[in-house]
Amino acid sequence: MPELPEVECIRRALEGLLVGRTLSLDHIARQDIVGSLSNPRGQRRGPVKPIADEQLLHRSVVDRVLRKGKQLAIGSLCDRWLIVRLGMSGQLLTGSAASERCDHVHARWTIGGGASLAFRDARRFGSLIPCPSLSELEAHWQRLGPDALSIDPMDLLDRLRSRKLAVKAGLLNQQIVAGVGNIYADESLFRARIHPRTVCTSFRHEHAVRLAESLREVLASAIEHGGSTLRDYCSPSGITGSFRLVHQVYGREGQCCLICGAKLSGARVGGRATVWCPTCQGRRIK
DNA sequence: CTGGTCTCCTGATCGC
DNA sequence: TGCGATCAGGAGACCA
Repeated sequence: MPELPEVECIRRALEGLLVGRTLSLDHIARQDIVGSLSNPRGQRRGPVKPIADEQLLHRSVVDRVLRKGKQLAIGSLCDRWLIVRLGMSGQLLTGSAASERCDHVHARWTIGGGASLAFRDARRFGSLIPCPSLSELEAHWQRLGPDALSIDPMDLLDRLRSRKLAVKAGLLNQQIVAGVGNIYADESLFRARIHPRTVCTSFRHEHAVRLAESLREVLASAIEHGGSTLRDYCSPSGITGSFRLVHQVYGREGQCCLICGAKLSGARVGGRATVWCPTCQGRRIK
């Protein structure tokens, strides 16, 4: 379940491994994981259109690796881009991690004639999206909200306050703020001492300040720890992240709050399993 | 337009 | 030990 910190760790690793190297597409095992800008999830039913190898960076020299929210984009010198969305279980693997795993590998490249790069995704919620230029990429990413790592409190307030939904659901909406998934939504709300069911319309400036700051702290800390590994996530070289060890609420329903000792509550909010501290995160917004 | 629910997909886990 | 049921979750589809 890669969220912003995990994707940022992958981006940094890929940047070091790929920039200046030429990719050669070895094979695509499943065409249906390839999407388009107008249909990001790909052709999941019906006949699949074949994709030109060049659109998947075949014989392209990698120039940059960018990220916005949970999306990655690998850019080539000739301004061809490949957006990678990892979904639930997607991985980009390199080196021995790439060559050792064969199951669920949907696409594979060779890096500069040597090492291997593999896109692996057991649950197939992820996709690869060819993009013809940086300007098209920027237009596509414009539809996402600001990146959660650097969102401005006033911007966050503006985006949330018009919505009549639980703040937890708001954080999970990538058009409001990009990069937050279930883990970091719960963690940042806990740190900001805001109840996940707080209706966004009741937000005031101070709450947005607290939430934006908590998002930044939680996400930056997770990046430093190499991300959270629950099941599938690992870095391109196959290393798992350690942030799970410092989760304060996620996955801890029924256990004691690490701040006040109260028993952590759990319920579904915004359609997702949610955990919070009934004492630290009061029902009424403070 | 908005917000809630359904759906896709497979591996891990649980109860029997 | 084996097996079916259940759950997890990103995000588009769909509906009231």
